Amino acid sequence: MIGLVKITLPDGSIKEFPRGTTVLEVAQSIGSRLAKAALAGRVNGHYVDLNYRLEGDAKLAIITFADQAGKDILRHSAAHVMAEAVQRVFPEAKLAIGPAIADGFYYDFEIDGTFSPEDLERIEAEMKKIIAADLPFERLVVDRDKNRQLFAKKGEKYKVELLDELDALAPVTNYRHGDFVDLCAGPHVPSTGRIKAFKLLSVAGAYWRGSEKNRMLQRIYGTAFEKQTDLDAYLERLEEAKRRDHRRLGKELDLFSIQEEGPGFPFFHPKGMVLRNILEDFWRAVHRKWGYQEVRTPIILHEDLWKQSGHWDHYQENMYFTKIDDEGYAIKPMNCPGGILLYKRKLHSYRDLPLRVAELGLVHRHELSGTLHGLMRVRCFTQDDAHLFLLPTQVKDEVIGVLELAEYLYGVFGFDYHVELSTKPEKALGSDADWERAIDNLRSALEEKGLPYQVNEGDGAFYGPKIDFHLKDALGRTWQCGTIQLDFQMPERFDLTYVGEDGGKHRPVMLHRTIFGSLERFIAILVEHYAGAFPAWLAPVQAKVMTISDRQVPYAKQVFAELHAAEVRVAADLRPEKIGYKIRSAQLEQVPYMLVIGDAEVEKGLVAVRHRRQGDLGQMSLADFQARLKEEVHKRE
RNA sequence: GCCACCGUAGCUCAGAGGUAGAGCACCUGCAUGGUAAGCAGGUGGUCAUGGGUUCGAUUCCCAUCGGUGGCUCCA
Repeated sequence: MIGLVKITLPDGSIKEFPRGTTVLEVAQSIGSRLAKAALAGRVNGHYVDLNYRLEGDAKLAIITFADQAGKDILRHSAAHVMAEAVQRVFPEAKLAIGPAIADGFYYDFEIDGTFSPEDLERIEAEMKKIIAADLPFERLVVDRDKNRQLFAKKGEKYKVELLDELDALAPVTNYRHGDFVDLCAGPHVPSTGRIKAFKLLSVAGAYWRGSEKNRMLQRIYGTAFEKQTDLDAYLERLEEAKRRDHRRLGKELDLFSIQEEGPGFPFFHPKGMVLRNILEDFWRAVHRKWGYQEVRTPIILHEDLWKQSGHWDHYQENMYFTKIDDEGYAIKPMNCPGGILLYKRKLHSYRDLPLRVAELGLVHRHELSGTLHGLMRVRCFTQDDAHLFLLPTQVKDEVIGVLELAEYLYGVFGFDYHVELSTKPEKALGSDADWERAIDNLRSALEEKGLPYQVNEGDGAFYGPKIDFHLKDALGRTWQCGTIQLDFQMPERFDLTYVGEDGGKHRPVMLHRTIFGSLERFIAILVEHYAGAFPAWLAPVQAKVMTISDRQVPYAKQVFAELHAAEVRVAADLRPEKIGYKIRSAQLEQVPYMLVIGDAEVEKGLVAVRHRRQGDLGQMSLADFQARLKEEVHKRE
């Protein structure tokens, strides 16, 4: 029927409206509360403004702040408001880009000098004025050439550059609120007044287009919410994340430290070493079960090896070098060349493959000083590496095997992760055809496992493409941990062979992989994941014996000795302090169990058990306590 | 490496152009107390390092080193 359009809503219902009805009007017809909450619409998968007119049959969703898209739209609108505020305070500031990001937004500016914290306050004050004025956001379809002239006249060189790169066929749009116009695809919230709660968070330098060859711009980060209470909750969440920060907990729990004398070279304290050794023992047991052998290769090897491997040409700026008897040596940044020398020590039959060789290998890499970050990013770390030497026909199954091993190991710790597939970088060894073949191998393994993944173009290692596992820290930043790298290059460069069924020499395929990634980074993630309260199987101290008064010290020593002999990680607090004081201090150390001993326990030959979360569990025999702990450790809870 | 900010006791932080303070921790004494801080006293700092300005700097300026948040990079 002419004059009416059929609109399909997300619940599947279909309603008819006069042609030209706006998204907002549809929202109003559904309900006044929805109309009030509406920020934008999604029409046939495209996001549009609320005043978008529906000219044909369409699928429509009303977008509110509850949707991620709604958050993005509100925050992107806040970025526009901030850009105007910046130009009011700094008329000479040039605009670059200002997108919404995970929990907020940023905008990049070119200015002479930098923004100070006081500048941020002035900018916030201007933003409040713009928001109070409740200026409507207006979408303007403009002529490409005229628009180019407009921005060129204003000296907005970054906008001109962006404009020149837009799809030549797509319409060009600007968005305006008040006197401020920005090149933008939109959509936006209806008016500036919708940005009820916002805060500017920090200033940082950022290269134009992310390339260090370009000029460094000034980036202001901020965030915006629909309600002040949500903003407050978000800021509180940031504070909570700071309390979980592994650098803070590492210090408080006395796990590790980084000293001025060794930037990026961590020290592990006794308690940190307990944790680390448990992880290594566990890792070894799992790898034995999964058919791996273990080796160890030297940290320093002759530079000729690194020339042959390609690291000399492709990785030199990350490597440390030394001289021994006037010969040049390198400190290994990766374990593979050493592993390859071991492979070459003897002939291999096709019957021996797949060969899975693991190594907890200490590598040193010169990372840029500005990137160092607690245990997450260091300059020496132990990779839980392994090299798999394979028949070409074994590649997919072995990749799947590693994917399953990763799934199992991360599952033990309850980690969430996402997977990325990285393709050929600019600096790469080997032909495009080899790379295509390698990428296909990885992709088909991922698809056979049904693992969702995103593609990271150009981010592979120089010798091959890779699958990466990314885990989240307390602040939601992701860190690459596990990696699976397919390598057709090293076997070629080192002339690796196996003897085939036909008695001839053939080329194996090599798979490099880690699961933890590095012990250091993995421990950092663990600390943040558990907020320092390690489950009993990982806790550096599992139980702490504490006395009510000095009378119980001899008995407490017996309890301690018995647990110690049973290989429980036990400590004792026999100080002449009140029990509340000792408990508090054990709680702060996140010790899972406190064994309180007073006269009553001595008399009956029991211990009073307190759990760090469940509190007082009452008296029990030491044997019962041990059984309980053993069970908990066994289940890895 | 680049941009911004920061660097005072073991930790968390105050402070001021005239050569330093709190709380916790640690030590000592009193108290022997039953499930998250008992009381009192005490030890402890070349105020990151090196220059400069100044009669005088830890405080102001510069540089270096280290840290934090980003950018680039990466396990």
